[in-house]
Amino acid sequence: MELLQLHYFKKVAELEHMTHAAEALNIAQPSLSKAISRLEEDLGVKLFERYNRQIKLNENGRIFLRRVEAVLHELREARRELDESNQKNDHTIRLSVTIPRVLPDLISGFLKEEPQVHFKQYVQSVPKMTEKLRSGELDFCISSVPIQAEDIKWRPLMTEEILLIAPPGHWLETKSHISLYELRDEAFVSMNEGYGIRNLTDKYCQLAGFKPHIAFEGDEPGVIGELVDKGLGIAFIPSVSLIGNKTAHLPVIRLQDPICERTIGLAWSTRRYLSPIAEKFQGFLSDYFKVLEEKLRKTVAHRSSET
DNA sequence: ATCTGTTCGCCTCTGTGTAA
DNA sequence: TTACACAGAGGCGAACAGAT
Repeated sequence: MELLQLHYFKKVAELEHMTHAAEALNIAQPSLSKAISRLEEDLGVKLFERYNRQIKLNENGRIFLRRVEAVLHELREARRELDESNQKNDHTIRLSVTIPRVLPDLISGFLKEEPQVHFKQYVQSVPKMTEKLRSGELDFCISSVPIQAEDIKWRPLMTEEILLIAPPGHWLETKSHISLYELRDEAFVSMNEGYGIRNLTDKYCQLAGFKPHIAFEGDEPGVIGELVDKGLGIAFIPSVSLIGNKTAHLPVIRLQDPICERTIGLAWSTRRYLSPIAEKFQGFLSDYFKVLEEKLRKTVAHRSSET
């Protein structure tokens, strides 16, 4: 069995079309047909069902494909590891985050220690993140939603409080704490459904016994504070949103019954080789978020006591 | 007529065994 | 270690069969 045959098989399995696969592989179609036949002969089983002019991957083919993908993945990782140990890589860390607000401080902090590192940041949905972690297109994801999938490890980095902001002059302005249920008749400004923070706060409201009345929803976290400021409604915000000055003048109220929190975590693929620099970044993240968690706790205590 | 997969015949290249 | 013969895989174009 040849490595080349495995590459050919993978392409045919993907496209389920001999001619298209041959074009993609830049070889003549009969060569590909023969290579697949030889592979099947070698394995002693058919990997494809032939119906008239179509070929379809059969159960044997699906089983074999899973193994072939794992083998080819291992080989790619082996090459990466060798390149790394021979200093051929450019120290790139590919990162996706659901909380971009922390990025400038986080990255500049790490670059002070490791100036040769190059970061690539991507904005992605959690399902896309999972897919890209698995394929090796991403090294890490920092997400506020646990990523649970085979071969993916998700480790909590920090837990932060979810708070309430209200327009100046709102009756909540004088409160430092409020029970969630007392907000049942309020109008909310919120992120669209599907965003982690929205799903989480909907769940908390449901636990408190009501469905929030959403007066405005959007997909731009940066404008939530401004909309609240204009009096469109109140809004749930994670503590980390207190970083920056867009909400600096707005009353901040802490929630109770239940206490609302969310956990930020780091996800990576356990099947992939982590370069020494990536491992160092992992350690840096743990320390960074430990410090940030403490800083946010103090900021929340200070801001809520101002009301 | 066109499209698609297989088979055939041929050439080239590579790996392996053997002799010098 | 080198040179040579051989087998087998990979490549191609041509031809074929069968479906649309």
